[in-house]
Amino acid sequence: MKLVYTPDLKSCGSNTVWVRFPPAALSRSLRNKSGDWRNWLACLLWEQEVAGSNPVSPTIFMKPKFFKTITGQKIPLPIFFPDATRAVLKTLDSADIENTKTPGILVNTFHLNNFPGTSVIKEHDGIRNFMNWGGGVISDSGGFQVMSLAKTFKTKKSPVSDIGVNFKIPNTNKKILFTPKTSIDFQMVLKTDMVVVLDDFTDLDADLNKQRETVERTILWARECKKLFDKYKIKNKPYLLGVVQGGYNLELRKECTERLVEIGFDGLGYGGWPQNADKTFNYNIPKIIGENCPDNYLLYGLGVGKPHEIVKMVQMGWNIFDCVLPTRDARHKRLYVFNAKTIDDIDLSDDKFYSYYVPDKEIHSHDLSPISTACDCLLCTRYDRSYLHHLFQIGDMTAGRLATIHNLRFYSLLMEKLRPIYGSI
RNA sequence: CCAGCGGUGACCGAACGGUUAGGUGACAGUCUGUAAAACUGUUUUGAGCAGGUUCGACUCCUGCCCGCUGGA
Repeated sequence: MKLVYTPDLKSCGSNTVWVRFPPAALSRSLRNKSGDWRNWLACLLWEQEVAGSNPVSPTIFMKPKFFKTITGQKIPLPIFFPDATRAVLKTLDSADIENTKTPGILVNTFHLNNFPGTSVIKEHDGIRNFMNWGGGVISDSGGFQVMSLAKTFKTKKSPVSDIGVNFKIPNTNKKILFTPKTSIDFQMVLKTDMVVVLDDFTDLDADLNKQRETVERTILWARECKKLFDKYKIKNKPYLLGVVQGGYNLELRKECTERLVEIGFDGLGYGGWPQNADKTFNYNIPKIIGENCPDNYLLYGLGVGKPHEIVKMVQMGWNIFDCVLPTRDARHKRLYVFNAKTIDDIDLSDDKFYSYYVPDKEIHSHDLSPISTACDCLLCTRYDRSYLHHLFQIGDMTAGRLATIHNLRFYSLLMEKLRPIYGSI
């Protein structure tokens, strides 16, 4: 028996078992059987074949799930949207993004509310026209900035209260009060496909009282955001995402999940820091969130993650991701490459399916081979290692652009490989 | 040929009569809802050559070599 990972159904021969990922609920129940549910399913099908029963039972065949944009597009899940925080994917323009087969992007409410502000976006009737971007768009609420900006610039008094957050915008004297209403209203101006509620969080290892405080505030704001969101009576409404907080504490995470579900959203996000203090990824939290929310919910790992982390979370039923890693790493001279020789040979069940490539090492200065043969991006199809080495050495911006294009194609390929869902024919 | 200026680690480049900056490069790391094309380590005790003065010279003096500039 052969398992084929392909998004193209037509390419599957009649003797091939091809497999689709089940929706979250099925994924969860399969996973509970034993370790990797993919292996479990493979074993099941194999046993059926050996026993002489029809191994091509269509029972596990599931309809693919889609992320629907307000413009009517249907993007198959799971998806990874890179971060265009300030309405630009650093070093790229919208045409470049499109060419990497990236289906959508994430923009940031807080940063765009500061610059350029409401009026210009309104004149464009939303962020899509402003950027001339045709794909999907999710707007982050600004909750992360509560943590990374307000809390890292330590002030005597906490900038966060139940009303909202007092920000002093970095490098300016401008001060603003950022509230759930500011966030929702501006996200509606942005006209994105998914609106994220404003949340509050702290370090994962903060004490329980502190964690509980941020959870309470997160729920308070979520309820407020939901109420404000419901007031908008428009035709193509975006998704509304609640964000689960609670640090390491699984009970708190569970409680937060349940109380958010009670309020009612289209999906839930894994908020806070996805890693433990020792930098290892914390899978227990997405597990408990997934187990405690309805099956039809979209599950969004905010700021997740490294390629292997995404693979694991997809297996757990999570289907939306965003992260700065591919774009930032590209500028910082870290490229992601599949270990396979060709795109067809990419095997995500292998734990070490990718590695890093550091382009500015001297060893590459005379290497005439492409960065990766398992990639069809602009960089890999048109230039070789010595040229990229040269571009990074002289510090030319083109190096950042080509590297970013490559890393984005790596992530879009990764998601393509994850997309086929378990089933059988 | 004469005069002036100069010669500092793989490269660039300061200061200083006593414990020699810094940068680049090289090597090894970090980055997870982006104040980051950033940051953190590690890396050669190195002064054109030969002498001299001095307790002590990369620093002051002499000669030679080399380079640049100007003059014959």
